[in-house]
Amino acid sequence: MQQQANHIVQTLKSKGLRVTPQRFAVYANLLERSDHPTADDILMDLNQTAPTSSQATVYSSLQALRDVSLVREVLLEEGVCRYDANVEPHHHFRCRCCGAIADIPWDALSDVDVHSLSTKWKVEGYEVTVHGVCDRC
Amino acid sequence: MQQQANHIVQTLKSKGLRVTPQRFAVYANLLERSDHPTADDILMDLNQTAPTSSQATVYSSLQALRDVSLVREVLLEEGVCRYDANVEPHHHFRCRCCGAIADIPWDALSDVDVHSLSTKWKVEGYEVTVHGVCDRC
DNA sequence: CTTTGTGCAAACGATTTGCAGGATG
DNA sequence: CATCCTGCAAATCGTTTGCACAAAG
Repeated sequence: MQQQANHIVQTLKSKGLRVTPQRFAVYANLLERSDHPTADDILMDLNQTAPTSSQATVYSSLQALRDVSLVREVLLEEGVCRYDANVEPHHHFRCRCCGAIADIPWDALSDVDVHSLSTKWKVEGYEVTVHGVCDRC
Repeated sequence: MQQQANHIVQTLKSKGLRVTPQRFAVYANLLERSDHPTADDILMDLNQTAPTSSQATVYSSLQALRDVSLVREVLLEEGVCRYDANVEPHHHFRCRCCGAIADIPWDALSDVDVHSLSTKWKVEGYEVTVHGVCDRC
Protein backbone atom coordinates (compact mmCIF):
# COMPACT_ATOMS: atom_id res chain seq x y z
CA MET A 1 0.00 0.00 0.00
CA GLN A 2 2.74 2.36 1.03
CA GLN A 3 4.67 1.03 -1.90
CA GLN A 4 1.80 1.72 -4.24
CA ALA A 5 1.44 5.24 -2.87
CA ASN A 6 5.10 5.87 -3.46
CA HIS A 7 4.82 4.56 -6.95
CA ILE A 8 2.01 6.97 -7.71
CA VAL A 9 4.04 9.87 -6.36
CA GLN A 10 6.96 8.90 -8.53
CA THR A 11 4.78 8.52 -11.57
CA LEU A 12 3.26 11.97 -11.12
CA LYS A 13 6.65 13.55 -10.54
CA SER A 14 8.20 11.85 -13.53
CA LYS A 15 5.51 13.43 -15.68
CA GLY A 16 6.31 16.84 -14.28
CA LEU A 17 3.12 17.12 -12.28
CA ARG A 18 3.13 18.56 -8.78
CA VAL A 19 1.97 16.06 -6.24
CA THR A 20 -1.00 17.43 -4.38
CA PRO A 21 -3.37 15.47 -2.13
CA GLN A 22 -6.23 16.03 -4.56
CA ARG A 23 -4.35 15.00 -7.66
CA PHE A 24 -2.96 12.00 -5.88
CA ALA A 25 -6.43 11.00 -4.73
CA VAL A 26 -7.94 11.30 -8.19
CA TYR A 27 -5.25 9.20 -9.82
CA ALA A 28 -5.19 6.61 -7.03
CA ASN A 29 -8.95 6.30 -7.23
CA LEU A 30 -8.86 5.80 -10.95
CA LEU A 31 -6.11 3.20 -10.64
CA GLU A 32 -8.03 1.07 -8.19
CA ARG A 33 -11.29 0.95 -10.07
CA SER A 34 -12.03 -0.69 -13.38
CA ASP A 35 -15.47 0.71 -14.01
CA HIS A 36 -14.52 3.72 -16.15
CA PRO A 37 -16.03 6.35 -13.87
CA THR A 38 -17.13 9.82 -14.87
CA ALA A 39 -15.61 12.89 -13.25
CA ASP A 40 -18.62 13.06 -11.00
CA ASP A 41 -18.33 9.40 -10.01
CA ILE A 42 -14.79 10.08 -8.85
CA LEU A 43 -15.82 13.20 -6.99
CA MET A 44 -18.55 11.32 -5.14
CA ASP A 45 -16.24 8.48 -4.27
CA LEU A 46 -13.51 10.75 -2.95
CA ASN A 47 -15.85 12.83 -0.83
CA GLN A 48 -17.84 9.88 0.46
CA THR A 49 -16.40 9.88 3.93
CA ALA A 50 -14.75 13.27 4.17
CA PRO A 51 -14.51 16.24 1.84
CA THR A 52 -11.34 15.69 -0.13
CA SER A 53 -11.60 17.61 -3.35
CA SER A 54 -13.83 20.07 -5.11
CA GLN A 55 -15.56 19.53 -8.40
CA ALA A 56 -13.38 21.94 -10.32
CA THR A 57 -10.27 20.30 -8.97
CA VAL A 58 -11.31 16.84 -10.01
CA TYR A 59 -11.89 18.15 -13.51
CA SER A 60 -8.57 19.93 -13.64
CA SER A 61 -6.74 16.94 -12.19
CA LEU A 62 -8.23 14.70 -14.84
CA GLN A 63 -7.22 17.20 -17.49
CA ALA A 64 -3.67 17.31 -16.18
CA LEU A 65 -3.47 13.52 -16.02
CA ARG A 66 -4.82 13.22 -19.51
CA ASP A 67 -2.38 15.78 -20.83
CA VAL A 68 0.52 13.65 -19.66
CA SER A 69 -1.11 10.44 -20.86
CA LEU A 70 -1.64 8.88 -17.47
CA VAL A 71 -5.35 8.53 -18.07
CA ARG A 72 -7.46 8.39 -21.20
CA GLU A 73 -10.95 9.48 -21.99
CA VAL A 74 -13.49 6.90 -23.03
CA LEU A 75 -16.35 8.18 -25.16
CA LEU A 76 -18.97 5.52 -25.69
CA GLU A 77 -22.05 7.25 -24.45
CA GLU A 78 -23.72 10.52 -25.24
CA GLY A 79 -23.12 13.39 -22.89
CA VAL A 80 -20.69 11.67 -20.54
CA CYS A 81 -16.97 11.46 -20.58
CA ARG A 82 -15.54 8.50 -18.71
CA TYR A 83 -11.97 8.00 -17.58
CA ASP A 84 -9.63 5.05 -17.66
CA ALA A 85 -6.23 4.71 -16.00
CA ASN A 86 -5.42 1.84 -18.33
CA VAL A 87 -3.54 3.66 -21.07
CA GLU A 88 -2.22 0.55 -22.77
CA PRO A 89 -3.96 -0.13 -26.08
CA HIS A 90 -7.07 -2.17 -25.52
CA HIS A 91 -10.61 -2.54 -26.77
CA HIS A 92 -13.94 -1.92 -25.11
CA PHE A 93 -17.21 -3.68 -24.63
CA ARG A 94 -20.32 -1.68 -23.87
CA CYS A 95 -23.62 -3.03 -22.62
CA ARG A 96 -26.56 -1.61 -24.52
CA CYS A 97 -28.82 -1.88 -21.47
CA CYS A 98 -26.93 -0.75 -18.40
CA GLY A 99 -24.18 1.14 -20.16
CA ALA A 100 -21.45 -0.74 -18.33
CA ILE A 101 -18.07 -0.67 -20.01
CA ALA A 102 -15.50 -3.43 -19.80
CA ASP A 103 -11.98 -3.60 -21.11
CA ILE A 104 -11.01 -6.19 -23.68
CA PRO A 105 -7.30 -7.05 -23.74
CA TRP A 106 -5.61 -6.14 -26.99
CA ASP A 107 -4.65 -9.75 -27.67
CA ALA A 108 -8.18 -11.05 -27.29
CA LEU A 109 -9.07 -9.82 -30.76
CA SER A 110 -7.42 -10.60 -34.05
CA ASP A 111 -5.38 -7.78 -35.55
CA VAL A 112 -6.99 -5.47 -38.04
CA ASP A 113 -4.90 -4.32 -40.96
CA VAL A 114 -5.54 -0.60 -40.86
CA HIS A 115 -2.38 0.50 -42.63
CA SER A 116 -3.34 -0.51 -46.13
CA LEU A 117 -6.42 1.65 -45.87
CA SER A 118 -5.86 4.89 -47.66
CA THR A 119 -2.95 6.96 -48.78
CA LYS A 120 -4.85 10.05 -47.68
CA TRP A 121 -4.32 9.32 -44.03
CA LYS A 122 -1.40 8.69 -41.75
CA VAL A 123 -2.85 5.95 -39.63
CA GLU A 124 -1.58 5.90 -36.07
CA GLY A 125 -3.76 3.37 -34.35
CA TYR A 126 -7.20 1.92 -33.92
CA GLU A 127 -9.48 0.32 -31.44
CA VAL A 128 -12.50 -1.90 -31.55
CA THR A 129 -15.74 -1.16 -29.76
CA VAL A 130 -17.90 -4.21 -29.18
CA HIS A 131 -21.50 -3.78 -28.18
CA GLY A 132 -24.07 -6.16 -26.82
CA VAL A 133 -25.71 -7.13 -23.57
CA CYS A 134 -23.87 -8.04 -20.40
CA ASP A 135 -24.67 -10.95 -18.09
CA ARG A 136 -26.56 -8.86 -15.58
CA CYS A 137 -29.04 -7.52 -18.13
CA MET B 1 -33.90 15.82 -57.55
CA GLN B 2 -37.66 15.61 -57.47
CA GLN B 3 -37.18 11.90 -57.40
CA GLN B 4 -34.84 12.16 -54.46
CA ALA B 5 -37.28 14.41 -52.63
CA ASN B 6 -40.02 11.91 -53.17
CA HIS B 7 -37.85 9.15 -51.93
CA ILE B 8 -37.17 11.02 -48.73
CA VAL B 9 -40.88 11.61 -48.21
CA GLN B 10 -41.58 7.92 -48.70
CA THR B 11 -38.81 6.93 -46.33
CA LEU B 12 -40.11 9.19 -43.59
CA LYS B 13 -43.66 7.99 -44.07
CA SER B 14 -42.65 4.35 -44.09
CA LYS B 15 -41.10 4.89 -40.68
CA GLY B 16 -44.30 6.41 -39.37
CA LEU B 17 -42.92 9.93 -39.19
CA ARG B 18 -44.99 12.89 -40.23
CA VAL B 19 -43.44 14.75 -43.09
CA THR B 20 -42.83 18.35 -42.13
CA PRO B 21 -40.68 20.85 -43.98
CA GLN B 22 -38.22 21.01 -41.07
CA ARG B 23 -37.84 17.29 -40.66
CA PHE B 24 -37.51 16.88 -44.38
CA ALA B 25 -34.82 19.55 -44.48
CA VAL B 26 -32.82 18.02 -41.65
CA TYR B 27 -32.84 14.57 -43.17
CA ALA B 28 -32.14 15.82 -46.68
CA ASN B 29 -29.26 17.90 -45.40
CA LEU B 30 -27.78 14.95 -43.58
CA LEU B 31 -28.13 12.75 -46.63
CA GLU B 32 -26.26 15.09 -48.91
CA ARG B 33 -23.29 15.69 -46.65
CA SER B 34 -20.67 13.23 -45.56
CA ASP B 35 -18.95 15.27 -42.89
CA HIS B 36 -20.82 14.01 -39.84
CA PRO B 37 -22.19 17.37 -38.75
CA THR B 38 -23.29 18.33 -35.27
CA ALA B 39 -26.84 19.45 -34.61
CA ASP B 40 -25.60 23.00 -34.69
CA ASP B 41 -23.80 22.50 -38.01
CA ILE B 42 -27.07 21.38 -39.53
CA LEU B 43 -28.96 24.29 -38.02
CA MET B 44 -26.46 26.78 -39.44
CA ASP B 45 -26.55 25.18 -42.84
CA LEU B 46 -30.34 25.13 -43.04
CA ASN B 47 -30.72 28.73 -41.92
CA GLN B 48 -27.89 30.05 -44.03
CA THR B 49 -30.04 31.75 -46.63
CA ALA B 50 -33.42 31.88 -44.98
CA PRO B 51 -34.71 30.85 -41.55
CA THR B 52 -35.94 27.32 -41.98
CA SER B 53 -35.92 25.65 -38.64
CA SER B 54 -35.36 26.43 -35.00
CA GLN B 55 -32.72 24.91 -32.80
CA ALA B 56 -35.16 22.87 -30.75
CA THR B 57 -36.72 21.47 -33.90
CA VAL B 58 -33.42 20.35 -35.33
CA TYR B 59 -32.70 18.52 -32.11
CA SER B 60 -36.11 16.92 -32.02
CA SER B 61 -35.96 15.99 -35.68
CA LEU B 62 -32.61 14.31 -35.14
CA GLN B 63 -34.04 12.47 -32.16
CA ALA B 64 -37.00 11.30 -34.20
CA LEU B 65 -34.78 10.19 -37.07
CA ARG B 66 -32.50 8.36 -34.69
CA ASP B 67 -35.44 6.64 -33.00
CA VAL B 68 -36.49 5.11 -36.30
CA SER B 69 -32.89 4.29 -37.25
CA LEU B 70 -32.63 6.65 -40.20
CA VAL B 71 -29.62 8.37 -38.69
CA ARG B 72 -27.05 7.33 -36.15
CA GLU B 73 -25.04 9.19 -33.58
CA VAL B 74 -21.29 9.24 -33.87
CA LEU B 75 -19.39 9.80 -30.64
CA LEU B 76 -15.70 10.27 -31.28
CA GLU B 77 -15.07 13.60 -29.65
CA GLU B 78 -15.72 15.00 -26.24
CA GLY B 79 -18.77 17.14 -25.75
CA VAL B 80 -20.19 16.88 -29.24
CA CYS B 81 -22.60 14.48 -30.76
CA ARG B 82 -22.32 14.12 -34.53
CA TYR B 83 -24.86 12.61 -36.88
CA ASP B 84 -24.58 10.26 -39.81
CA ALA B 85 -27.25 9.31 -42.32
CA ASN B 86 -25.24 6.25 -43.25
CA VAL B 87 -26.81 3.63 -41.04
CA GLU B 88 -25.18 0.64 -42.69
CA PRO B 89 -22.44 -0.90 -40.53
CA HIS B 90 -19.16 0.83 -41.21
CA HIS B 91 -16.04 2.02 -39.47
CA HIS B 92 -14.67 5.47 -38.82
CA PHE B 93 -11.45 7.36 -39.21
CA ARG B 94 -10.81 10.41 -37.06
CA CYS B 95 -8.09 12.99 -37.62
CA ARG B 96 -6.25 13.83 -34.43
CA CYS B 97 -5.58 17.38 -35.61
CA CYS B 98 -8.70 18.78 -37.22
CA GLY B 99 -11.19 16.32 -35.81
CA ALA B 100 -12.53 15.43 -39.24
CA ILE B 101 -14.35 12.13 -39.41
CA ALA B 102 -14.48 9.89 -42.47
CA ASP B 103 -16.38 6.69 -43.09
CA ILE B 104 -14.54 3.47 -43.79
CA PRO B 105 -16.57 0.88 -45.70
CA TRP B 106 -17.19 -2.28 -43.74
CA ASP B 107 -15.37 -4.41 -46.29
CA ALA B 108 -12.23 -2.30 -46.22
CA LEU B 109 -11.17 -3.94 -42.97
CA SER B 110 -10.69 -7.57 -42.18
CA ASP B 111 -13.34 -9.13 -39.97
CA VAL B 112 -12.77 -9.29 -36.25
CA ASP B 113 -13.92 -12.37 -34.45
CA VAL B 114 -15.82 -10.84 -31.57
CA HIS B 115 -18.06 -13.78 -30.84
CA SER B 116 -15.53 -16.01 -29.18
CA LEU B 117 -14.81 -13.30 -26.67
CA SER B 118 -16.57 -14.03 -23.45
CA THR B 119 -19.50 -16.07 -22.31
CA LYS B 120 -20.51 -13.23 -20.04
CA TRP B 121 -21.71 -11.09 -22.92
CA LYS B 122 -24.16 -11.46 -25.71
CA VAL B 123 -22.20 -9.75 -28.46
CA GLU B 124 -24.33 -7.95 -31.03
CA GLY B 125 -21.82 -6.07 -33.11
CA TYR B 126 -18.69 -4.03 -33.22
CA GLU B 127 -16.96 -1.26 -35.04
CA VAL B 128 -13.44 -0.10 -35.52
CA THR B 129 -12.26 3.43 -34.88
CA VAL B 130 -9.06 4.32 -36.68
CA HIS B 131 -7.15 7.42 -35.67
CA GLY B 132 -4.36 9.33 -37.27
CA VAL B 133 -3.76 12.43 -39.30
CA CYS B 134 -5.59 13.37 -42.48
CA ASP B 135 -4.02 14.72 -45.65
CA ARG B 136 -4.87 18.34 -44.93
CA CYS B 137 -3.10 18.38 -41.58
C1' DC C 1 -60.81 16.93 -35.53
C1' DT C 2 -57.24 14.45 -33.26
C1' DT C 3 -52.57 13.89 -33.02
C1' DT C 4 -48.08 15.35 -33.49
C1' DG C 5 -44.63 18.98 -34.62
C1' DT C 6 -42.83 23.74 -34.14
C1' DG C 7 -40.84 27.77 -31.95
C1' DC C 8 -39.57 30.31 -28.21
C1' DA C 9 -37.45 30.82 -23.94
C1' DA C 10 -36.35 28.96 -19.77
C1' DA C 11 -34.22 24.88 -17.60
C1' DC C 12 -30.69 21.57 -17.32
C1' DG C 13 -26.33 18.93 -16.66
C1' DA C 14 -21.64 18.47 -17.63
C1' DT C 15 -17.57 21.05 -18.01
C1' DT C 16 -14.74 25.41 -17.94
C1' DT C 17 -13.16 29.73 -16.24
C1' DG C 18 -11.78 33.90 -13.28
C1' DC C 19 -9.89 35.01 -9.41
C1' DA C 20 -8.14 35.26 -4.58
C1' DG C 21 -5.84 32.61 -1.30
C1' DG C 22 -2.82 28.45 -0.32
C1' DA C 23 0.43 24.78 -1.11
C1' DT C 24 4.44 22.89 -3.72
C1' DG C 25 9.15 22.46 -5.32
C1' DC D 1 9.66 32.86 -3.23
C1' DA D 2 8.07 32.00 -7.80
C1' DT D 3 5.05 28.94 -9.69
C1' DC D 4 1.35 26.19 -9.89
C1' DC D 5 -2.96 24.32 -7.59
C1' DT D 6 -7.35 24.68 -5.11
C1' DG D 7 -11.95 26.10 -4.14
C1' DC D 8 -15.76 28.77 -4.92
C1' DA D 9 -19.10 30.73 -7.82
C1' DA D 10 -20.31 32.38 -12.08
C1' DA D 11 -20.09 31.45 -16.94
C1' DT D 12 -20.44 28.55 -20.98
C1' DC D 13 -21.85 25.00 -24.14
C1' DG D 14 -24.69 21.46 -25.92
C1' DT D 15 -29.06 19.58 -25.26
C1' DT D 16 -33.80 19.14 -23.28
C1' DT D 17 -38.28 20.71 -21.74
C1' DG D 18 -42.87 23.27 -21.05
C1' DC D 19 -46.17 25.36 -23.23
C1' DA D 20 -49.14 27.84 -26.65
C1' DC D 21 -49.92 27.83 -31.43
C1' DA D 22 -49.82 25.62 -36.07
C1' DA D 23 -49.76 21.97 -39.27
C1' DA D 24 -50.39 17.00 -40.80
C1' DG D 25 -53.20 12.99 -41.69
